[in-house]
Amino acid sequence: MTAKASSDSAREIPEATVARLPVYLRALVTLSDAGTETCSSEELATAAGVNSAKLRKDLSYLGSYGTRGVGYDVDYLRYQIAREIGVTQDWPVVIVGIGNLGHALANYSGFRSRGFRVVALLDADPERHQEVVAGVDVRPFDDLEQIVAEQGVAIGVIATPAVAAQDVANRMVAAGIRSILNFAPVVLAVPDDVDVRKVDLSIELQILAYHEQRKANAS
Amino acid sequence: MTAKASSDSAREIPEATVARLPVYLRALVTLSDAGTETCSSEELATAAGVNSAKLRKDLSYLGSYGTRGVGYDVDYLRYQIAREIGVTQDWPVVIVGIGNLGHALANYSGFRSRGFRVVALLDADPERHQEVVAGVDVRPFDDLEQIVAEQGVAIGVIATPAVAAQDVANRMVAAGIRSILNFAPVVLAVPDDVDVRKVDLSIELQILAYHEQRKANAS
DNA sequence: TCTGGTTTGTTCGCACGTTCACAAAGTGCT
DNA sequence: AGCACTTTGTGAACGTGCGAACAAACCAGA
Ligand SMILES: NC(=O)c1ccc[n+]([C@@H]2O[C@H](COP(=O)([O-])OP(=O)(O)OC[C@H]3O[C@@H](n4cnc5c(N)ncnc54)[C@H](O)[C@@H]3O)[C@@H](O)[C@H]2O)c1
Ligand SMILES: NC(=O)c1ccc[n+]([C@@H]2O[C@H](COP(=O)([O-])OP(=O)(O)OC[C@H]3O[C@@H](n4cnc5c(N)ncnc54)[C@H](O)[C@@H]3O)[C@@H](O)[C@H]2O)c1
Repeated sequence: MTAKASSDSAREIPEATVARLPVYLRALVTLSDAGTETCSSEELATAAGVNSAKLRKDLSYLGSYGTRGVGYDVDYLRYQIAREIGVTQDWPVVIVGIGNLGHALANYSGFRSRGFRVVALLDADPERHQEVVAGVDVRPFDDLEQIVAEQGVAIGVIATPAVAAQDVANRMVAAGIRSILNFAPVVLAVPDDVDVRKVDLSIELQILAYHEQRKANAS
Repeated sequence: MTAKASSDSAREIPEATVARLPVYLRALVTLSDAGTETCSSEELATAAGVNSAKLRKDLSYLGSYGTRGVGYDVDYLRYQIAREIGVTQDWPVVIVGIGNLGHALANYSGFRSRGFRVVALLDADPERHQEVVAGVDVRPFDDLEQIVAEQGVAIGVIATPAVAAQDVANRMVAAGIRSILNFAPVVLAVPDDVDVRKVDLSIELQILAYHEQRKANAS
């Protein structure tokens, strides 16, 4: 097999588009739940909060799934996007660090319906190992390798304190995890073939603060 | 006062740079805590996980705070960035929706040290109003306007279910809040002068899933 | 079948962001 | 003072992303 076209969806999708596909998917689910069968790029764009030209260009990377003069079939497009993202089946996920944030994540029911299944909750603190959160029991962090191997876990979530995050990431990578969602406020060093996405709430607030300060100064 | 130069820091800073300034600030705080007095752009860039040329260009928008042949004074640069972002004083923040996620946010001590003070926790559910979280008592959502006015709140956090989020946003805007951090998986419609930043954990996981699927297909 | 109206898919120009590469500007040693 | 060395700040090339605009494609009705 050469470098290109490993399957029917081997086109290169721009990163900016990839980041918006889940938004479109969410909008389509909402439309579908409301009983809408068809929608135009204009409607979907409004629901997703983007420009309609941008939406059409994004969708064009997946293929030509619309009908000119009509629009898009909601359920059909929804399936195509879900397939492209890879959430037609569930991905097993482990969460490490079951403190304040870890509890909230474990209790969140929204992951399930969006393509993810929390298969394990891990914590280094033995006192946590008594707990059961959302039907899943908290297990020792050292069980990581075994769980990853047994369940085929590819995605790990880090919700430990910042000082522990790099160690946890190292263990995850060694165990075979190649995608990490990191909530700890540190920059993780990982091999090139591992994807890390970070969510830093303080940074989000600081960006808001910057613009707020600008508004206040523009008096 | 004309359109430009309202103070000494009226240069236009690119949005991409604004989003990185908090990362640099965090790295500088870490370096400072470790006792480092001076650092080169290379060191700081490594700590922040970016290219050193990008770092230098970003910093050049703030002014010329380095010394050629030497590098940057950690504490001085740290102060300059904090001032530019606007976190030399604390911003009062309200959190609406004290469920799983709201509790975690309220309990998070990291906001305080990064320029934010949670002044109120609001929830529509009367049963929540018995609670005190992290020393702050949960109050009725209808107290919003009063609290915003009294405390001068400029930033609001939405951690309610998706269906309630737009209503909460409307009330926040009407109360005078112009910066919103939204955790609910919906696109909020707000006036142009209001900033909304969204944090959607399912979207982050789906982006990881997309790349993970790609890796698996590239066998 | 033809015509008018609607909406997609795509081309093109522009703006923004990133990285390279280097002159300018500093330090420290002789 | 002069020289070798280090590191910043920035100009310029390059790549990516965005949005306007429009031809191509489709539907409906006569
Ligand atoms: N709580 C929030 O709302 C919030 C907001 C922004 C950022 N964060 C970040 O998220 C992370 C978690 O925050 P939190 O409030 O839940 O903290 P927490 O202290 O409540 O929980 C951390 C958990 O991680 C566990 N842990 C520590 N070291 C570990 C290790 N090496 N391996 C496995 N588990 C380990 C601890 O036992 C604890 O249960 C922190 O990095 C924090 O900065 C949290
Ligand atoms: N928990 C998570 O880890 C997580 C992850 C991703 C996204 N989210 C999103 O964050 C939001 C909150 O999640 P959660 O798990 O904390 O939900 P939750 O149901 O535990 O809490 C929601 C809280 O909001 C309150 N509320 C409802 N309507 C309100 C209104 N109109 N005004 C004020 N308060 C109101 C409820 O009383 C409840 O206390 C949801 O939109 C969810 O999709 C949560």
